[in-house]
Amino acid sequence: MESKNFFERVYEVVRLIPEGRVTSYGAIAVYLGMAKGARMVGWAMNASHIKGVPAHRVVNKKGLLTGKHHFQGTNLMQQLLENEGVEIIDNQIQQLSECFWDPSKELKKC
DNA sequence: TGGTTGACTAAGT
DNA sequence: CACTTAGCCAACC
Repeated sequence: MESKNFFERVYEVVRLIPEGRVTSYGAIAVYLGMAKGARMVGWAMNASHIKGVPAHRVVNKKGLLTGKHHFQGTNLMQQLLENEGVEIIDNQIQQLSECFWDPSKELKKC
């Protein structure tokens, strides 16, 4: 399981994000054992669209859609999240505290 | 082999 | 409150 590459692990965690929920690059990094590797997570997302990973559910710690420019269109990322019931204003998630999904807490068991 | 990069984060100015 | 600096680590050239 841990024999996979770093990218594969990131994709696996992102795929586990439920609809209508979001997480941060840092949270994924911590879950992967790299608390300071948030940038690696974001960087891995560059190829995430090729893997079919819902990268739109991954935002920065402030709930800001920093990676929206990497999606097709101008606000595809925002529309995808809004379609899942997440309210976004000015590229920022409003109910971040309610929608936030921390893999370290949700997946810590087992 | 080694320097650059990057969808981050925290702290400083 | 907005911008800058620094730390971080794996992949890329």
